[in-house]
Amino acid sequence: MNATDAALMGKALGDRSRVQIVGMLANGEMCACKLLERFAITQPTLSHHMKILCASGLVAVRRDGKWCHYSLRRETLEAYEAFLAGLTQADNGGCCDGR
Amino acid sequence: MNATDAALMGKALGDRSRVQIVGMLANGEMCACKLLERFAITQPTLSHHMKILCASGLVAVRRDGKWCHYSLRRETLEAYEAFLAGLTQADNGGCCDGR
DNA sequence: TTTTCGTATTGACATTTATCAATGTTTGCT
DNA sequence: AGCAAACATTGATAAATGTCAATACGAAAA
Repeated sequence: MNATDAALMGKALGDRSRVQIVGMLANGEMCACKLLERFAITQPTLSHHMKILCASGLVAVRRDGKWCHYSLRRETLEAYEAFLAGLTQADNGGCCDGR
Repeated sequence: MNATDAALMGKALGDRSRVQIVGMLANGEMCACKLLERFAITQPTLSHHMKILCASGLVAVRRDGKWCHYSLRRETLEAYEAFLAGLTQADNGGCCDGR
């Protein structure tokens, strides 16, 4: 992961609702309608957030008939955590692209 | 740290230049003029980024005469890492506010 | 006391973002 | 076929964001 990818992760996690959605998905797969019940947002807005989370690689979708089951992709979140941990190291090279 | 704070961290780290700045500061204090040398942005833009990083708590400033020395606040970054690690846990409560 | 240097602020602008209402699409049921 | 449910897409709008040129501010130097 480089600085560009990390910035995309930051953007994906730069919204309160999306942070909460990621937290909920840590408990297991959840369909959009269940997620929607827990937020004071409309269905199109949730759909928009899910699109961003999927595009970032933080969330995966499994379609089952009419339902969309979303799940957390821990690998991606852990990769971002690892990147941040590496940033703290003094030997990160100053610039984190191209590594 | 709750979801609202985490979203602010995400926003602060949601820009490529700011991610790179944080990486550079991991090597130690750096003054604004040194940072400016390494980016293709103007001085006001850098100043704007530094303001956001300071407001987020990720960076501290030390003023010395005309110079501003910026440094990484590892505690803040580590608190964010800890929050993300906690999100991965299934027992995070679904919603991460109020913890 | 001017002048210069390092940094911050202001104002402007284009782009992105979050949000909703309305509509479209696909699937399952009757 | 017709209808309802789950989700996506479109279009619109207000707010936030990144960026720069111009200007202001504070400290040091001349």
